[in-house]
Amino acid sequence: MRTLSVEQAMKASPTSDPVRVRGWVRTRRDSKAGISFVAINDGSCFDNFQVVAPSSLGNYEKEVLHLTTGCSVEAEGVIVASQGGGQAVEMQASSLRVLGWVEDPDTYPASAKRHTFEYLREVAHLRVRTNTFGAVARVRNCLAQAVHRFFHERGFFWVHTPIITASDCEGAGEMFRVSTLDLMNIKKDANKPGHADFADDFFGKEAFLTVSGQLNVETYACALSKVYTFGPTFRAENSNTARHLAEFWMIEPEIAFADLNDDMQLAEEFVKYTLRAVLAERGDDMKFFAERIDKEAISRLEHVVESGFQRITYTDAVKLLEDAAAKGKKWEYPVKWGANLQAEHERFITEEVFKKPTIVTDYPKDIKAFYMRMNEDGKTVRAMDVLVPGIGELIGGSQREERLDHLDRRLEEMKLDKAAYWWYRDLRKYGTVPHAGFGLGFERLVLFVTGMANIRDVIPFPRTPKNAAF
RNA sequence: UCCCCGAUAGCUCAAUGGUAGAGCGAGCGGCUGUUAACCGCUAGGUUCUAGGUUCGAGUCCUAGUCGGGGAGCCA
Repeated sequence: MRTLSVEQAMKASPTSDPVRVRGWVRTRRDSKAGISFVAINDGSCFDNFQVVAPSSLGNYEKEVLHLTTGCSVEAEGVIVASQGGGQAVEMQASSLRVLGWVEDPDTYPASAKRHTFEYLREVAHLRVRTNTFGAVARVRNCLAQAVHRFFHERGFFWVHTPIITASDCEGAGEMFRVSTLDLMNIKKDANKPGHADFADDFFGKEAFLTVSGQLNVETYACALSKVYTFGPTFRAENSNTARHLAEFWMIEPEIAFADLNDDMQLAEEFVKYTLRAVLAERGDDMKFFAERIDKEAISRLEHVVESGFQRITYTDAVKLLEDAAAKGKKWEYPVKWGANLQAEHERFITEEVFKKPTIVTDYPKDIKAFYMRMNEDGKTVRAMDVLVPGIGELIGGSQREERLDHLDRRLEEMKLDKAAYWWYRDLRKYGTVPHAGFGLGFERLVLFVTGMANIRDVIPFPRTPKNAAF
């Protein structure tokens, strides 16, 4: 007997050959005409498959009539055209075996009623059985597959940059320490009072979880030309927002022989490609998001795919914001050249002015990282942020400073230890090339695509300050 | 980390300082090729934790924990 996934069964044509379907019960409806309708779902697609269980089944009274949401079952029977209106086909069951009961239906956390996402986070091991989290999981997978396909089709190589890093040159972000030292009994460094002696630690020096694979992947770009990373990233920042995680997945392409324009074009093509993939492959889940989560879930993606990304320099963006203020727009934070754009400013630009993803370029050097390429004006750098409606910053990228003398000047200005960057500086000594890249927070892409409101609900087991459950 | 708000039945929420309720879910029954099913009955509570005020605290005060909204940091 063939075993079909729910997805396959939904698409099967009526046949006289019995088949087998397995899954978890979503709902059971009884008819005194002597049948029960059992909707089962195995996660293979959004929809449930209707199994029609006649009272002639040997276990009908004892088992079928007691099935509740969450029970696991194995049904066998023929696929027939459905007499009801909710589905094209259904199974006329000749057997419905219960694999696992729900011990106490009264307290089953994912019962057949509406639950808040906040509550479901507390039962993250079961929330994926709900419509919403099943859909998120499938869309997330679709996006991840599309990421690799996009790069593979364009000749990029996936580079596995390290998770653990002993280099202290990854920049500003707070890092998680990786250590095997006994925290109850720390040996102090004789030469640095108040500091631990890391000579005895596993790596013989301080080590951390990576906050970015960029510096490492630049080395591969300067040999393989087109590369990207896609892996977990860690930030120990005490960020408590719907857009931040302590552990998240980041995609970081890096291209050699390329400038910021190439970088922006790559970013735009990349985002559009992944959106197209979701629209093409996950229509069932996207329909659900549009109906229940965010009315514009589908139309927003179609709009982005069809229209270009807006491009504007930081300087022009500041002018635009100042003009808006002159026309009566009230800013909680004043707009001033040289200062970071506030969330309210970014939202205004992307949600109210352009109403589409917007790339802001050429930021003042003092609010950006040391490795970004200096412009001719000596004041701005070749940086870009891709801002999207509803999310804010989806992508941050730049053309990298490939000129050693310029790079050294920036390291000195920012009081960074040049020696620590010896291998990064080597790239500029030995056959340096213009290159560029960006970082995209994968969960923010999932947020944007699904219309979900909180980043904790688009990753299976979110890690945030004070929360590493499951 | 800062500002604001919240925590009561399995879940979502009510309850003037004075006997803690409803809807959903669950159990039982009725009805029906059902599909957010519908109708009836039943069960279900350490009101987040620790102190305090009061004759009396779910309600007021203090501290803490956790959650939400906004901000910062960023992806």
